[in-house]
Amino acid sequence: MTPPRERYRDQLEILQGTLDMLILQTLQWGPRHGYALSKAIRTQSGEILRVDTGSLYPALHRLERKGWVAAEWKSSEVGPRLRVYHLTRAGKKQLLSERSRWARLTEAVAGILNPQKKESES
Amino acid sequence: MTPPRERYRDQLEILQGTLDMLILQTLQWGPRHGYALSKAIRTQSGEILRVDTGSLYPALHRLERKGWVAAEWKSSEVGPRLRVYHLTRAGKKQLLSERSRWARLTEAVAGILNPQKKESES
DNA sequence: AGGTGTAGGTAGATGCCCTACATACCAAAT
DNA sequence: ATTTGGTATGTAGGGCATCTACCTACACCT
Repeated sequence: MTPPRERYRDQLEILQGTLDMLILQTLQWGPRHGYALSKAIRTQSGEILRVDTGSLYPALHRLERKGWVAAEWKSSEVGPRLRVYHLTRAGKKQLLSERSRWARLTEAVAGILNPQKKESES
Repeated sequence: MTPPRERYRDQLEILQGTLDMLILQTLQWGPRHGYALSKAIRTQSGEILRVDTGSLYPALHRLERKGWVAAEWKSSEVGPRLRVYHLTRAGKKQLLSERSRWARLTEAVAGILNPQKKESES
């Protein structure tokens, strides 16, 4: 048994290229550590968007490398250590840019999905 | 000089995973050949979504392999030969499925981008 | 003869996201 | 007491869609 790698990518949970924006946006509400971030995204999206750890942590490292987030270790006296991320100034700018790209693209896709044939009737 | 592969993927034109849906949707208006398809998508999206041939033709072959579109060669007496694609029954079903996934995901993303904090006020 | 637009196509690279696995700590259940 | 389960961070390897860059071929115009 144990179907080997069945059903990969039939239905991706997250649209490729949007995870960074989701993380940046969530961090704008305030600093958070990775695990809390993933739960926030899951909750705020109504349990639709589920971020796997194998996507989350590489994404955070990526964002850190690009200077859009910064992080500090916080060794809480109870429980495992936390790495708390916060938006940088560049990150806020990037978030705006990605939001506008998202708006542009979803509008464009909507233009395909629900076309209106008339160019008159402003 | 000749900067080797500069600026790849700073801003993708098309969200990964949506091209198939765009093609299927466009084919629902009627059979088209590849090149016309790419122009239709470009036009209908207000010049936002630009489909490169290196994405388009592999996508069409992919869709054909999956049985969502079918095609015939049409050797027009004037100009180069055309490969005209049309939606299959399975393709129409697939289109509905991808549209619903798109709606679900964009709603979820909107939930992140524009959150409302109250759960009262049904 | 060369340029432009139409039309179809491939090769190679990039890199995001996924599955699967690993570690470590802690609390509660058996 | 040990096992389960939740929290928390992480890596390894793979799939695959899209992009850049290139190719052929035909027709028309200059």
